[in-house]
Amino acid sequence: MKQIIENLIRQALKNLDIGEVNFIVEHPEDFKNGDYSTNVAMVCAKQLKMNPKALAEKISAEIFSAKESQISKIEVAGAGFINFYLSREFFSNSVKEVLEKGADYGKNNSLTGKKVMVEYTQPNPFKPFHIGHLMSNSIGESISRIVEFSGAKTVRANYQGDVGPHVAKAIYGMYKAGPPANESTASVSVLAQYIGQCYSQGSNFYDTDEQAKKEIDEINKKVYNRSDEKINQIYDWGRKVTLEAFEELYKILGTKFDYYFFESEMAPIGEKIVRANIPKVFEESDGAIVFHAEKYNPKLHTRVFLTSHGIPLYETKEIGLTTTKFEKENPDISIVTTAIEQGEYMKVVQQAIALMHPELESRMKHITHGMMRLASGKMSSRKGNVVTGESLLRDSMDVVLEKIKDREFTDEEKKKVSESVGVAALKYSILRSSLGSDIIYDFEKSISFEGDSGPYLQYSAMRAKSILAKALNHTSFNEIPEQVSDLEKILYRFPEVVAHSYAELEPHHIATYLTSLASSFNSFYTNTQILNTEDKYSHYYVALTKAFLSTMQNGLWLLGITLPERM
RNA sequence: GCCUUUGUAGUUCAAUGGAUAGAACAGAGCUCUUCUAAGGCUUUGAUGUAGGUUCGAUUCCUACCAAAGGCACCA
Repeated sequence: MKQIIENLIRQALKNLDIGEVNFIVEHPEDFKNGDYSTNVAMVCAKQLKMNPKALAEKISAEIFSAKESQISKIEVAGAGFINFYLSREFFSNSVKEVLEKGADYGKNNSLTGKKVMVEYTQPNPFKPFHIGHLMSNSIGESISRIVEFSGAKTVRANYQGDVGPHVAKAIYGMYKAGPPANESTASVSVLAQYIGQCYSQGSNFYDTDEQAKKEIDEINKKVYNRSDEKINQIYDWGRKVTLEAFEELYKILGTKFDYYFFESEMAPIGEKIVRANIPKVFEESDGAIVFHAEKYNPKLHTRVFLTSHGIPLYETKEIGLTTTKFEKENPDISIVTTAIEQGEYMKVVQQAIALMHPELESRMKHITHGMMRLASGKMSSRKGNVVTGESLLRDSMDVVLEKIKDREFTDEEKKKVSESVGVAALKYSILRSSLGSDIIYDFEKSISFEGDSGPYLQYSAMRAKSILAKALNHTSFNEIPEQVSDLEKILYRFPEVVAHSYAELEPHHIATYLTSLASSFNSFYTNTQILNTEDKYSHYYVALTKAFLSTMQNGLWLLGITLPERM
């Protein structure tokens, strides 16, 4: 529709002998200013030195003569806006379209035939799954799905640090703490928690105890060259347990990865590449191998790739990783999602890669998100532990469980509902804001589940669902009310929102849209008795409800949120 | 010091250079003998500061102030 209007405007300009101009067509904030509006007259008026309002009248008259039945009214308003009002026919057709397309409604083919690899989550074995991982996972999963809706084949990748000082610290901590209680019966989640605590203790020792520091450095070397049988055993066990615990979380979160990359595998690959590019790209400095990125871009800085002892650093592993990705899958676009802390160094790494492979430069995209901070400085979870991503998730699910404890659901149903709603609450609070800034997470607010929240979206979909369950014989509609509802005026915009979200790689546009969609449905729901056999429009209302539910489901899917059976 | 990101109601967030800056929460007041009140309706309240570009700036530019992150062997 937007394109139809743009074409109408271009044709009108041509007829009036006005040259090419950059105008925009957008949705006015307020429905009373029409469904679409354009600033074309104001832009042209500047170039032609004419009164914008008079010009707007001229252009709109020209457009009006060529308009089609989908547009009912064209009006000049304000400083020279031309507002388009769509016809009743357009809206009822769009409801039909939503119903016909079903799960495909909102898709576009801007990336058809392309392959996009998205890397996200990146937790480290032996360390807890913290809040940053939760953010990266929610964002990366949503980006993956938005890309998929744009027609691309999505390849999901995870990158995990299975070697390095943090592993040695955890192993040292495990030596000190002794084996976990009930090792044979405890769940992987509990065992992973034990390992996480050992890591944090080992880390404390490392910072405060000289002797421990030496021992940990020693363990680190032994982990690398696998020279100590005892350490190998602990390492293999710990790696397996934490990875399994992560996998449990991915299942709850709704992520299924196609690739798991490990730092231990990427290090040698990266090291080989770095060494092969001395001195073309990398140089020696104080015994270390560094890259002087500021030579190519004054805003970048020098970073060390190999230490003076010849040990590959994160930068080198990243080079190995990127190269491997392109070798294995050769994606058209490679997207990496990480926290903002990685932003600067990633630019340096990409600059180095661009020197070696100029053709890859435009295909690498790095999305950074802010950090999640907890409101009111509460750093311990409801059970008194340090707040991790996992504890946040489980607390959120517990709150839902508490809320539905009096419902007549079976225990199995309650568990499912609490997972779905708990995850929705958390994901929505991450995905509702744009990626740049830090997120202040207020646990109490996010679990109130009112207003601007994931459960609000689920709840309104639930209401639609329960109506539809009772409306089996409403299959088609003949009578259509003359008055167009706000719900219809929002419904048809979904595909535009998806496209916009992809263009900016910003999932929050979807979240914002769904909230206004849900809000207009809830108003409609309150003001209209949908199932009323006396009302000749009832069939249309049911169709509208169906279209709403279908759109909401597609939108929630894009956010990585599921719909529970009941709530 | 240099670089990056971010400053919008009391709070948490929106707003491809456009119209009266939208929501939600909190505050004040309504609303279930009707399809799920985790809902709906009414109401109070905001663009860090100072300049500049523009018919028009929350948005672009400059300076300043404030917050977060990065800047040589952590990831």
